[in-house]
Amino acid sequence: MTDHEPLELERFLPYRLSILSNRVSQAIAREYQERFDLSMTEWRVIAVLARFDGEGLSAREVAERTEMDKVAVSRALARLVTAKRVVRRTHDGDKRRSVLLLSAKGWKIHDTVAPLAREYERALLARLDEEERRTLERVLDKLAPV
Amino acid sequence: MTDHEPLELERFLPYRLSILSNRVSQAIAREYQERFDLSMTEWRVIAVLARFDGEGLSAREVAERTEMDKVAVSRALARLVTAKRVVRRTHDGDKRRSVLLLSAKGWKIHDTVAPLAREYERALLARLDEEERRTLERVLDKLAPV
DNA sequence: TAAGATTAGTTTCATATGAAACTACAAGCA
DNA sequence: TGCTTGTAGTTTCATATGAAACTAATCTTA
Repeated sequence: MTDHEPLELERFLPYRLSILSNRVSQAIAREYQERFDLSMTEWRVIAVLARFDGEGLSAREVAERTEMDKVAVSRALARLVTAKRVVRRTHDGDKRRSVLLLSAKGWKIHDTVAPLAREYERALLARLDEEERRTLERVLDKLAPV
Repeated sequence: MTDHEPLELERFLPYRLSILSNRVSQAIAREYQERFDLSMTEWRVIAVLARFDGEGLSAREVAERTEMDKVAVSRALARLVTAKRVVRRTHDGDKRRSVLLLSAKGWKIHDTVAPLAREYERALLARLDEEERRTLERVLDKLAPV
């Protein structure tokens, strides 16, 4: 029989990252999905608009900062604007650009979901000791620029 | 102005995992997608069938070992069987169950893609020092049971 | 052993996704 | 100014996905 050197999927880093990432994301997403009928894309848009509050980001800037596809952002924004969670104006000097801001409704969602998310992250990290957390941080930074 | 405690998305562990995982998976997937018209799901099925060679896994077992949806596996198998990359028989004692084996074609793909995948992983891990690799290993195990 | 409960696998249906085409506007330049 | 090129954002289209319904076979138990 030939030597096929099978890949051990469950030890393979990209695979493990994929499984872990899906589980972790799903765990939080389920929560806000149910409570607010909010997709992950929409939540990320809200998070970024909250973070850069007052700057009136454009859709393109939101896409950059969320690392999401501009189509995905466009669709998420369409829903968020319809639900009056985000206010969309047009940029003064450039009529192509939109100017995006969270509405009171949007802020309310943010202020509910953000603590949930942080708490979930805290619980995850609590499984690690101080040194592991520091190293994880470093490792993620080193691996990031794929 | 109220204190909204915005979430720093780019420091948020679930988000970072998601971005990293997508990039890493995409990087390898692009390669076998182009060369073999093989989806990630299909590749995972092949990897598992190679790994448990000779055991004649059923579709359900493949789904378990890849942690994928049974629908996804069913569809991946349909394509793989059509392309004659996988041979599907029926289980002797249980006519519901399928018995799945890689064909010569399937093995050929495996034997090309597996080294590519391993090399990619190696290159990724080469960015880390020995201690970081050990810790990453441990951390992934600790975080896994979400 | 016949009826109901389970299991393996597929199909359907509704939604998610991304690439490419498109629309509207802006900028560069002859 | 008019023409070309570039950019912001949306729409279209083809494919991917997952939940739930479905089919066929097996198991359970009265």
